[in-house]
Amino acid sequence: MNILKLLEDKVIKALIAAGAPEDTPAMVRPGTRANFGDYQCNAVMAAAKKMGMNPRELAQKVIDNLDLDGIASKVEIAGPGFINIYLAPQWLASSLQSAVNDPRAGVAQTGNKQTVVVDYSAPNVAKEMHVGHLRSTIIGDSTARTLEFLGHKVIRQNHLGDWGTQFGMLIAHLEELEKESQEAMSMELSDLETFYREAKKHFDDNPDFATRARSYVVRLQAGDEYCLKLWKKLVDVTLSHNQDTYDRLNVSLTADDVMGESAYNDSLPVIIQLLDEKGLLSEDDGAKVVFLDEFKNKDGDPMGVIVEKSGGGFLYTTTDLAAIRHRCHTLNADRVLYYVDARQGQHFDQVFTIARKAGFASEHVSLEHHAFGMMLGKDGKPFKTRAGTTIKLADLLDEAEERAAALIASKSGDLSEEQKVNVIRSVAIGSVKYADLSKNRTSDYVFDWDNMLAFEGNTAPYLLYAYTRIMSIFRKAGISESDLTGDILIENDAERELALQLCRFSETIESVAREGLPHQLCAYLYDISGAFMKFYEACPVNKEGVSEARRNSRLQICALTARTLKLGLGLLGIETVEQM
RNA sequence: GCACCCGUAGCUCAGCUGGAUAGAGCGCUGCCCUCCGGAGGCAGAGGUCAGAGGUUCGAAUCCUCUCGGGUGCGCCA
Repeated sequence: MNILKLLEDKVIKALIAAGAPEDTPAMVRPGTRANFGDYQCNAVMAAAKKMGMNPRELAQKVIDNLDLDGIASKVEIAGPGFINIYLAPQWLASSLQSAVNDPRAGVAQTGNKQTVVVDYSAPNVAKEMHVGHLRSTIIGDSTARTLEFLGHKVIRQNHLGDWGTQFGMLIAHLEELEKESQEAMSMELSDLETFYREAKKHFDDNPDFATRARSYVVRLQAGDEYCLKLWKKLVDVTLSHNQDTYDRLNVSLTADDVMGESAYNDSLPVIIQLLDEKGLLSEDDGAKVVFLDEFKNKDGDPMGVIVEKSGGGFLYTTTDLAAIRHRCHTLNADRVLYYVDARQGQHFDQVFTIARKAGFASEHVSLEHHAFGMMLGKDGKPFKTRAGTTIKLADLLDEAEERAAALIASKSGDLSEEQKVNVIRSVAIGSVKYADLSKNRTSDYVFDWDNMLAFEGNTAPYLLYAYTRIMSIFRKAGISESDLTGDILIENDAERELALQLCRFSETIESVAREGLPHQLCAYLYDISGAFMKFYEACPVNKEGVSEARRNSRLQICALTARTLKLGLGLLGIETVEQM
């Protein structure tokens, strides 16, 4: 159950009954302080202002009309006109009970099922995935999982960078390697970074090679079989590298989700034609351009966006337009989410604007660029290694596993070899992902090995540890999670705080699905874990002298905590372990 | 030149779209295992929310300006 929504509905009814306009926002929030209630309503002050009323008088009228029978034990006016709501213990207990009995921990499926296209990861062919790809990949993946959990139809789209002028150079280089020997070729392809660098060097140093490379681009785009075969080889090798990384990262992308730039190649002329039919197209310096009044160029005139180069050839704006059309018309998307870094902000503004004007996306479709900031070094400058290169994702994960292995060797008790492998992976991958997921995606963030691979405090291992402690309680109790009985008793502050937090799972998930901000889920799971750690200190379960009824109640609270953590971590793409 | 993003504790970050006394983790100082697992808990020190104006019952949050950092601005993607 979404308590926040329930209270908002009740408050809105009361506000309207008290004479407030129908569009008054309910402004219900979790209480900011213990003595301000479990939830507080902040709507009255602003509403009273508009209505020309005394806020405390309006607050009283709202309370008079507020039907929280059985839900709240106390509703009070505070300060200038806050309404503080205290949930009734019995109601809280019964809400908790229904969540305990629900495999989904109280999160209902959506009543408004949408088709949501999530565009994320988008690595490039013939390039190794590096740390810069992490954010798009795991934030997009987490949002996709969250939307799916709520019952939406999610279509993942990996907009692979598999097309463009650089492919002439890459194909020509591959051709030479192939002529040299099979071994030389497979060796160089095992490290795509080297392959790309060598190709570029070749292109810059050798004019004959450069000429051939240029001719290959033309041939490739015209559908030449020989060039396509070499191109396909590069795509396949890259996809196989990437899939290893996705599997290792526990990212849900598969080969089926790949919808690269090349897939839109044939529809690009159609896009141009449609733009022309809509009267959006102009010629400028031989290029085909869409002028937009919404954007100004350097001279203050409407900005032109080139969709076809002079002499032919399309640009990534054209491809993105084709992608939008496909997503809206063929995939029937209600929402399209783009997990692409913030530097593309203006590009997407333009693409979305053109797509609306051209009718590629109807007004009912929500096009959302879920931008994220750049990865910076400790010096605050764009992140690079000392050698000026980026860090490969695979290397980061190797380092994470080494550190996790060392930690487990020093801290863990008797685990089987198989368990150790699982724990190392879970801790290492979880830490890396959590370090990134727990930050608000909208701002730039600083990459630092030690922060990213920390295992204490607000990190994945803290959440995993809380989970293993619960598992340990159940092992000790000799009871399975499915074998719980009795009423839930909420008897002290630690229990109450944990209970209240557990009831907020639903509102958190729905917010993440709406905003595409998984860091809210991280913060929530951290709160749950913290509340559980306090509960753990204050509320023994298996100890001598704990009554049967109390023990049964606490076991149920433990069970729901464990389930919430497992589900929540699952939505972040982090796997729990039974022991660590 | 124009446009967008950012500036919160020594460091890394939250702050739920304008709410009450700005919160965490790391680091620092002290405590707490005759144990449901110390990868933990409790307490403490640490803030002019870059700065200055403004809007109003109320501003870290909205507006203007200044300073500092990042990014993007027609034939790459």
